Amino acid sequence: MTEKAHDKMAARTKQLIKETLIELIEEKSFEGITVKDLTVKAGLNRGTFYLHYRDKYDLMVKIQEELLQGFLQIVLQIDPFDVGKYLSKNIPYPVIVQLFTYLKSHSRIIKVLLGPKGDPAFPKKMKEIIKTNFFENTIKNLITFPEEVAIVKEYLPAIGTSVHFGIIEKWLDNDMPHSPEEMAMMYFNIVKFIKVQINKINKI
Amino acid sequence: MTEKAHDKMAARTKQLIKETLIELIEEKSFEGITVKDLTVKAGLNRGTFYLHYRDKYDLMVKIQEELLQGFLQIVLQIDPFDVGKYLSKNIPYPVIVQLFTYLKSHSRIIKVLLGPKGDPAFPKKMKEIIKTNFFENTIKNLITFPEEVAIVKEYLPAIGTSVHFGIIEKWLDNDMPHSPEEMAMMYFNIVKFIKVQINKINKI
DNA sequence: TATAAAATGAACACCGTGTTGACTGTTTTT
DNA sequence: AAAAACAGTCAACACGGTGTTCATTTTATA
Repeated sequence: MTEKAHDKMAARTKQLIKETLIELIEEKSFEGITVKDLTVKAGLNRGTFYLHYRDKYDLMVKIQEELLQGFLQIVLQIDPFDVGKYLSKNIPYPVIVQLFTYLKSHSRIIKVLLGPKGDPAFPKKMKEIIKTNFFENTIKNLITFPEEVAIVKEYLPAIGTSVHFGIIEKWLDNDMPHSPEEMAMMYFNIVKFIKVQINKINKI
Repeated sequence: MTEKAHDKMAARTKQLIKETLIELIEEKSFEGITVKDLTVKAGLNRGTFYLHYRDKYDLMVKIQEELLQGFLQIVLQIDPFDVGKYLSKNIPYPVIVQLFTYLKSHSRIIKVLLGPKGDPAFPKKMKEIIKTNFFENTIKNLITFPEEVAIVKEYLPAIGTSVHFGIIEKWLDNDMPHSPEEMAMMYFNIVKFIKVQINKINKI
């Protein structure tokens, strides 16, 4: 298979381009980066870039897709039943640990994308995944608000998602001072705390 | 005063430039907009733009500063004492109503700035104002978490800010189906709900 | 109507873009 | 060992937006 050798060569170049972009984006904003900058830093010919990507936006899209795909794959493993099981056992749910581990291992690029010089579409995409695949399978079923705060119900997914996202964002911002296990436990503690309160309320 | 007349002329042009940017940014991403686009659409000479702004980023900064200044001015009026007072009276706190009214009246540009084609630095700035001037004066004093969830405490400001921000974001996203008064009441209901639960917890 | 500042219009050099075509390098197949 | 196949290189190209300039025209008041 002749192709394979060349594929690997191309794959290495692509990887180099991706990594160089990440390095550059830590220095200046994505918009301030030119294809010229990138190829000079990578030690590649500018033409080589166009062999693999249409433009810098195409490259950015590919990087994000890879990242979000990995994120989604983990989140999809969340099982509402298991959540309850581990919750009662008081040990961190492995999938959530895996989630924080994944975020940590890709923290450089994620921090940049979520940061002030990042891509505003990226947090939106992350939130969307969190909303439809994370929030729905964890906290959502545990919360029932009293009727008198009816409007709140409508805003619950948005609030829930925002909280999930806020925790992740803060953790990354602070350069992940806690381990994925600790984060998973903290997350559970929050869920539990809310659950306990809801139960107390409902009993009265 | 001869100057004043010209100042007004310049002010009108500046306003025109700002409004045209907002219109354009609703069509395509900020980065995709050129000064040429903007001035053509505004019916101005390209040179005129440079008479008032250094480049399009300078224009963007000025627009955001104006917006955040107005937001901050309202948030600064929040008085923790009044919050408690209105909370017990069960009527919406006027400052919070004013806040939602302000957001509504500038919703077009705010939505764009918070959107996927917006400026990632903008939500960060809004959250910062919310955290140091909104959260600190409202919910914060009402929440005391039990010791066993110590780490949670560290994340409380981030979570609180997320809740505030999430509500605002969702409301704007949905094109503000509820009035500022309703939103203020909903906000209070959430605060109350949390407070009630915290009190119950602490009594046990 | 005189005047002072704002807005215009045209020209300018500059720089990054994306594309092209001829080339060089590397790896595997025959 | 030669050649096939494709990655990467290099230089050149037209294109388009940038930011600046300067002379000229328009605008709004005193």
